[in-house]
Amino acid sequence: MSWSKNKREKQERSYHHGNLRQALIDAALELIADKGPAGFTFAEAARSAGVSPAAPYRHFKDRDALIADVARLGFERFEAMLATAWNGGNPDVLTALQNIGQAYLAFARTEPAFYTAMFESGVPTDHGPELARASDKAFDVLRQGADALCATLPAENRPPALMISLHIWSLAHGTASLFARGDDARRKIPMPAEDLLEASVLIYLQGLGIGKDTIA
Amino acid sequence: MSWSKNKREKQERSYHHGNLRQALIDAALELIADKGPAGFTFAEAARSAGVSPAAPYRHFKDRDALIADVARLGFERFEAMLATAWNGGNPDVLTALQNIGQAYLAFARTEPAFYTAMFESGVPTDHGPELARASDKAFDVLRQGADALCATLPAENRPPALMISLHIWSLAHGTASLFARGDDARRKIPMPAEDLLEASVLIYLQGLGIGKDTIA
DNA sequence: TGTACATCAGTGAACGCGCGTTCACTGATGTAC
DNA sequence: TGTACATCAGTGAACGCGCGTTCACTGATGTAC
Repeated sequence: MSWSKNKREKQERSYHHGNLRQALIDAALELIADKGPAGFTFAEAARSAGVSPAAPYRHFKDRDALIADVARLGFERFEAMLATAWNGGNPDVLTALQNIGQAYLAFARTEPAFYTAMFESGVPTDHGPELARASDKAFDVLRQGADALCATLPAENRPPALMISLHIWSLAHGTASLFARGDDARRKIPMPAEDLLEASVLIYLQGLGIGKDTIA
Repeated sequence: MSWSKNKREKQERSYHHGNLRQALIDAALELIADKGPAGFTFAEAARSAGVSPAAPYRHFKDRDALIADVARLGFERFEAMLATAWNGGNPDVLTALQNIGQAYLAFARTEPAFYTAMFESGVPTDHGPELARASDKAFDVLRQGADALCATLPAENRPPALMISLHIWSLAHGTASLFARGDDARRKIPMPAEDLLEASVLIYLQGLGIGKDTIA
């Protein structure tokens, strides 16, 4: 979270912090990245932001509310990355779909703290309506990709688009969680996770009857 | 962990507990299941086992050592389940491979605490040589399945068996982590995770050029 | 078979620590007139 | 433009609590002879 330090340097603390909410979120991300979700404490986040331990209560109901907010922001960021990768299905559906997969891995790699907060913090997805909505919106991008893909398939005998989207989600999520995450839990394998996912998606699509050559 | 309570009831505590090590592990699993890995404390595990807070130190160096041991036991159990499912590749390779996938889901579903300790506790896989070995052995079952599968493929143009095993691992792990886990983090979808995985593996295998009909 | 002794697996009291949370408070900021 | 006042976003001291860990100890068990 590079901007957090800048913020902190730029503004030599007066009585009012000015952007404490954001500073606490940045602190939480750093702590989660360092020690996992268990290692994050409200008190240390306050300390790291340079305020008294009571100050965070002006912005978050409690510890869980902060983590849930981090998760929500993570999903929003995630959605933006996936949407950019999808790029409206350009240059073509298959490439765009592969790009979504790569974006999934890139997110897990570059934002391990967000990723952990979103998927492994113990905060259930339905913690609040905002969190649930943010999560849903992110996966709508995948769903959109599956819809577009489905449209290129012959109507008879094609699986439902929902199922295809969940398949790709599972594949990307499994690959990211096991082999691409940017923290200590990443398992070492003798090939880039990116190549692994690309190949598996390719094989999966082939199984659906789609080859690179099918669509020009 | 049904046997833990039986144990506790059967033996009315004397000065020596008799099976404290196991009791602590059971307690850890219950606490993890209830509140996630963060919610587990050494002290509460001791309390739950009915011993003084100093007693656990006779069996585990510290808190992390206990969690690591839980993870190790989890992998051993996991391996046993996968191996049983694989069943030496019987009745046929494709069915046996699907069975491995279903066993993966069944484990995530019935043993969420083990699953969490193994994959999301923050204890790195290389915490100790025993943990690493247990983890490797579990995934050797998958690797074995991929090898057998690969042997049925025409030699030209087939992907390496290692890659195939990692693909299936990713697919099963993603499906399990997102949709089949037995705790609050499970996402609700309008179909059984088991069906979802079976279909995706089927499509993937089709992409490799294997149909149910290919092998009699 | 009985006894002496070593070892093992517990006790329980104590410690320092950092946590989450509360409280009455106060400095800074924004707004109405 | 200046002033009075309401509101906001912090302070800092205090609290009770449970944690991990240590220590000298002791009851129970196993073993040698």
